[in-house]
Amino acid sequence: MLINSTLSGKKELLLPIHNNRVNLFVCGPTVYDNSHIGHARTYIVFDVVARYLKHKGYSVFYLQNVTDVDDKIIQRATETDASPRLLARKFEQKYLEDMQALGVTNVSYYARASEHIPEIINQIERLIEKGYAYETETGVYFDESRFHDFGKLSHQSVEDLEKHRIEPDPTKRNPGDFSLWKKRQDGPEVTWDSPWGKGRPGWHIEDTAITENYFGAQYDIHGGAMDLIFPHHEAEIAQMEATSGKKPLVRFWMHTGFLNVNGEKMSKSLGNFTTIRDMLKKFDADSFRFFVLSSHYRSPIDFSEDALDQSKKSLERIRQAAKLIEAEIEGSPSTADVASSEKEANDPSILEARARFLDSMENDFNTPYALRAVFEMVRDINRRLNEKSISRNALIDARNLLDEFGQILGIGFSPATGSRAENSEDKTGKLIELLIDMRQKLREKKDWALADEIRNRLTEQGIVLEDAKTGGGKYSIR
RNA sequence: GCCAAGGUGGCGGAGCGGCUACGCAAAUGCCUGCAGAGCAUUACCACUCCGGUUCGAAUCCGGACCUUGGCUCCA
Repeated sequence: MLINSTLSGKKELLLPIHNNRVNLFVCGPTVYDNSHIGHARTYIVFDVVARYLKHKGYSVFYLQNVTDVDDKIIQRATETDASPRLLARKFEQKYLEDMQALGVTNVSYYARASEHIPEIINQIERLIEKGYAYETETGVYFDESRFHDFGKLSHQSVEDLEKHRIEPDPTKRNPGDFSLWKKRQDGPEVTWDSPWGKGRPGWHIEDTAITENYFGAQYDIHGGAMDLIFPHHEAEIAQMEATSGKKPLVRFWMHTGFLNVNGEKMSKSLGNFTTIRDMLKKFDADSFRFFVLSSHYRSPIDFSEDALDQSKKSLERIRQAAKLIEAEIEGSPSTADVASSEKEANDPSILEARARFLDSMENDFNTPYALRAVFEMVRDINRRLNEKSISRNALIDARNLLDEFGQILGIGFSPATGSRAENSEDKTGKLIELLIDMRQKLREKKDWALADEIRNRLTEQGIVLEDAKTGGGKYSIR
């Protein structure tokens, strides 16, 4: 399959370093606050990347770091008079809950920075030995002038990078040198002993220490959002390629586009963010996943409630078709053709839908194009259901295919809500069903006046009835 | 200033040399006691601008313009 590489700017063929194994690393959160839906976009995208690679038969190890030692955590802890460690744990827990709620379930291992301090120190020592890093009164820095590939990922020259907005630490040799170890003591929980005295790691070093520990000096895919290209990922390349002498650090750098609001990047510093929790109060996770996957992962997307509403409706279309398919399968009792349903799918239209979907995913995870295949299949099935020109076998194949698609995208396409059986757990549900049954008897007697009155008065109570042809029907509580 | 990503129908959003997606919204029809929901069909021939290459360009090559982002906090 083809994956776009930020390094080359081109799509390249995925050939894993270790046979069938794909090592995937994605930059995780800095746990000092609730995550917002911009983060959610990135993590949903890489969840689908992992799902698809697994579906292809690769053994995927998906590693994610958790930055639990950081200036912002310390700052927030100081402001709120909290312990930095407990603050980090609290937001890490909330992050994991958010991911669970979004169906982001394919991370194999979360690695905390604070639990990899020995690996970090070890890597810094090797960088100093090789002459790529030096110590000053304030810390240990990477000497950018020694690493000639610096800037290759962000396509900038070292001279371009001389410009800076933040006043550099005066002890550094070059303004572009970045911190590996900070000689700071901000409290016992965020201070460790090192050959350079007490302190804590710089921002970039944890990722390469962690990936080297689990993957070695080189691995297959590194993901993150575009804002990490510089300086973060550039620094990772410098650190690891300098340490190991092996290039490239990763085969594929994959970067997701931003989630914008009114054309502006959503970010904590701008204050225009919606947390995942708040979003999920208004929309279900599947609608949000659908919204995210409706655009290509590298394109910017503009978040709005209208856009989410539209995604919800689009998803409903697929689910509605799944309902019709299911009802038709249930409704047509097993006949002679059931025996042959064991066979592989052979309906040409369904085979084509599957091929198109998978081809789209093969081409740099083109989920919008893959969704097109889903819609085209849905329309075709609907039409044939109307014409009663589809076999039970084909319907079963279609159902299975929708399940397969749903599995890859992490979206439930199968009908799940609002059925009478599910709502009949409680007494209210039973009472409503009783009314529906009574009303159905009235309808059979063609007592439309009374039947309509029952429906209207239930609607007033927020209970919306949807009659079905055969009677019964469904209801939903608003 | 340098680097990057974009600019496509009413809206969202693919395509990236010919077959001009897909979805939402719209119109018509079907279904229905009615309503809702649903389904089908149809219409919409759109690609920021200016040059060029080509039999043919949204797509390739020049050159503008605009938007957003990065340039040591960021998914």
